[in-house]
Amino acid sequence: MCNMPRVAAPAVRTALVEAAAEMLAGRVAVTARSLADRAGTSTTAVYTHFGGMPGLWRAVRQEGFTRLAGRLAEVPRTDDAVHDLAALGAAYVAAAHASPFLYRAMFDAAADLEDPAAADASFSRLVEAAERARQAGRFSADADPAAVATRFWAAGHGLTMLVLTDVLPPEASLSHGPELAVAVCVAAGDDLARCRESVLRGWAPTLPGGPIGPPAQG
Amino acid sequence: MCNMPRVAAPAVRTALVEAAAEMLAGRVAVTARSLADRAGTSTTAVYTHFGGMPGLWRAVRQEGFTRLAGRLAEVPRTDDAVHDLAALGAAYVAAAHASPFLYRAMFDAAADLEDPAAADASFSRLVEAAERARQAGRFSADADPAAVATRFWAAGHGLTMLVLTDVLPPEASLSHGPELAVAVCVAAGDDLARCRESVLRGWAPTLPGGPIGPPAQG
DNA sequence: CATCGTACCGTAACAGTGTTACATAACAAG
DNA sequence: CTTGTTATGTAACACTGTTACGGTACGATG
Repeated sequence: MCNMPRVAAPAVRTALVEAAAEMLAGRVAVTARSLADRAGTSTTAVYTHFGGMPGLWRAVRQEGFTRLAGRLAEVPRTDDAVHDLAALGAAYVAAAHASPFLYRAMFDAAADLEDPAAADASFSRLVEAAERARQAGRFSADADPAAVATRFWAAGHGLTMLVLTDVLPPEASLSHGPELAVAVCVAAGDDLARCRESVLRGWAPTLPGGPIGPPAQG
Repeated sequence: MCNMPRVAAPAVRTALVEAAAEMLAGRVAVTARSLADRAGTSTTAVYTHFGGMPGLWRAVRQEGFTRLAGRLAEVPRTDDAVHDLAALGAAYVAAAHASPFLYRAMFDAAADLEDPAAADASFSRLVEAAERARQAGRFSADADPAAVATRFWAAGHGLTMLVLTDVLPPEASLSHGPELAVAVCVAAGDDLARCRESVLRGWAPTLPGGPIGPPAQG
């Protein structure tokens, strides 16, 4: 008797999340029906796999944070921790600008994730870089790495959100991002001139007009 | 012949905006029907006065920025421009925490306002304070007041948004707000010790556990 | 004061949304 | 193959924003 039921096909789940991310990137409204059409299934699949549209959005946010964590994981660790901190900030801003609608959806309810591991991993990379900067003597001994990372993140998030909502022009990310990074790091104890040099090198791969400006959306 | 029509009653318009703000504060969903019920009219009024729900949201955002400008206008100008800048930041954060849902609605599409004067006025107060700090020798001569004000705002906005979306705990506003203010002002050229003193005095009215924590919502 | 024209306002309908009951089909176990 | 369990598709539900239609209040005109 005790038969195991038909196994849930995980392909449908990933197809739905992928379709949602694509539609988000294409500025097309993500409704249950249009999503089901694009994913090649029916609206019921949304309920069997996510329990409803809110559950789908949670999965989309989760996917967004996972992708972000992947981007940040690619940023290498060097001897200059302040450079690394700036490079992480640049990669963060670049990821947000590469998928602006996904980024906005992520922070619509960022606190509501079923698995915060990806978000924690991203933040931990900031904390780790701040900790290394402290141990290297760049930051003052009583500078709490978690606090510095939080301020670094808050400043970058605010600048990013103001740009993505068209309150500030796109250039603002490049003109104010490094300056804010320098401000937070110098406040943490770093030497101004040395900090400037590290931060500018950390932002360098992004600066040449890199992956920020283009019309790639999502 | 050429008769002037019945004059549009502005009372209905304000009643609708007020009702929307109240419902936003009460965490109750703002739909065309529930809004009309609460305002004592019908859904049609939304279309005659705002052209539709998006128009209503624009009016609500406009009202939010007007209230914010009023709050900032109450912040006095003193001899210490850095103190004033910090006080403006504290008032800004306090206003956001006093009406969190209104603040989030404001920045859902902050760039889409029919009259940006209120938003410009708020930002101009920051620029003016930065300009006075520069003229007083607190900021370096080549520090662009508008750029400093933008960074100040971006940092405060990011911190505020992360708190309002429950990503950071409520205490984060008080623990990181002043620190970010100091970071931006010192980066603009101010002396660290002097800046700390000015900023802490500027935040003082908010610090005692003031209007940040309470359950007043909106 | 009577009249008229304007445009606000309320009712009822429309299209579209998320959601769910039901029947069907697909799969794993005995 | 039979059986039990569950994913799926269809069609309906309640709700949303929106709009056509009459009724009505209002101000200007004669």
